[in-house]
Amino acid sequence: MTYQNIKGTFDVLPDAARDHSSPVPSSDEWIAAEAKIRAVMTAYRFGEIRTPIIEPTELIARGVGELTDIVSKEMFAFTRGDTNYVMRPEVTAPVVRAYLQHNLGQGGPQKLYYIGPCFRAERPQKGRYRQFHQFGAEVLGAVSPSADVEIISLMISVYSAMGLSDFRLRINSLGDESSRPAYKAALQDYLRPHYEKLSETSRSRLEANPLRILDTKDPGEKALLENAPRISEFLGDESKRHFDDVRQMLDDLGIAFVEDPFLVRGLDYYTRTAFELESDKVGAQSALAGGGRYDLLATELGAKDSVPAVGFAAGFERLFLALAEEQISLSVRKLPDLFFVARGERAHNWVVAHARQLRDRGVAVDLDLLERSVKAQMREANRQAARFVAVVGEDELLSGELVFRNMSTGEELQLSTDHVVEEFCSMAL
RNA sequence: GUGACCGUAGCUCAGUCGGUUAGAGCGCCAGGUUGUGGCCCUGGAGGUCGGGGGUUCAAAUCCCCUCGGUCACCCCA
Repeated sequence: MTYQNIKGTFDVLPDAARDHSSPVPSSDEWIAAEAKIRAVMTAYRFGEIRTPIIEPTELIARGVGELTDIVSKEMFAFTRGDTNYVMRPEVTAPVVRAYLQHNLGQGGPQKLYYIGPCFRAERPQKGRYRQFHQFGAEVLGAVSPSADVEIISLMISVYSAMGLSDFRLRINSLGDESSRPAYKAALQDYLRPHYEKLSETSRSRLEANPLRILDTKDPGEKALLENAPRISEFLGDESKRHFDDVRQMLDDLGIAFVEDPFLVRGLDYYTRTAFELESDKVGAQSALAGGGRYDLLATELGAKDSVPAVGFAAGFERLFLALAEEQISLSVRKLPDLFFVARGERAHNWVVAHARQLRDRGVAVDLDLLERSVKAQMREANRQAARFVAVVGEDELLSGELVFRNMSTGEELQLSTDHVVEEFCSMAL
């Protein structure tokens, strides 16, 4: 073993080369998944944005939040000269950066989607990698609850388009600047008397970021939180109406959801609507996708005017786990239309030239590159499940007739060497 | 970052109490068929037993370290 991929990363191989015992899907499956995602995004009229993999560390630190786990301990960051770079751990902050940088707000609300890798220095486990892959969408410049619903609807549509049904939408409202401070204080007041019962991490969060305590998995803390004040009781009129509207519209669309007053998200920038799509069949990482509204992020990043925005992010690795659980295969295996078997150098030259002509017309043609025996070439054609095989040797070049065998039926037919390209195209395409 | 379990051929795995030449199935290559796939038969290639150190007459096997993998915690996609 010379070198191998870095911990928490993986190679994506074509279906034919893939080790089928590996949990990593083939590139054919990735391509198929991405195509389905793009089709849904396009139908919802979202346009693709591609931002760099590396961003200024400051952008992520400010945008995602210094106190988050992502920024405090999971960034792949480095310095060159006097610039600090980070491998992006998520894409929302970069999208907002691009929106502000290019003044995209001038053109009205922007509907953007992205597909690409992200990086977090966590210990890998099922459904979690150090280089992982996200797709997501953002609506920027729209305050209306319709934008929240547009995003949630889009997200659900993607999973439905995949053929998935075993998931659950959880939603909550985290309030806004007017309601959150009061709720924070109330929660702190409630928890302080129970300080002794709190875990170490929860204790440190009590003052810095008490909302994060809400999503604890600790049974004792969960029980304690049962009687804690609920944020819904603290929502201002506007946030309350916003949340009501979102729920009403989801109902109208027939999108099922459950309210979860303990749903908070680990990133600092969320306000009002927060949601998560979860599956209970993908191991400990049950969150397939998540998102919410983040009306404060743009100003946090230095914008003069606030930019109301809402979005979701989803993990490819978890999507594939869910697909495997529901035994859904996306990949459409592309088989060769024709395998040319060549015998001898003159025949090989003929085959190379005619394979090229066919390929230029979109026919999938393969041929032997190892100067193997006819038998070995036939075996290769069979292995690849080629639809047709034609053997080309001196005899065929002299007679001007080629035999094309249908490999599944065994039927054979003759085509003239002078017109193979046209005739095969009309037959096979 | 913490914990548990696991590293033997390309893949899945066997290998007894430490014992002399490390095996099987699948896959791959070749031949049986001097130019015809799948099935069958025969043969072949392929291993620093993850790496390093130690104990021992002797280590895949025991001990230490290290690297890697898996799952979980934390947290998130």
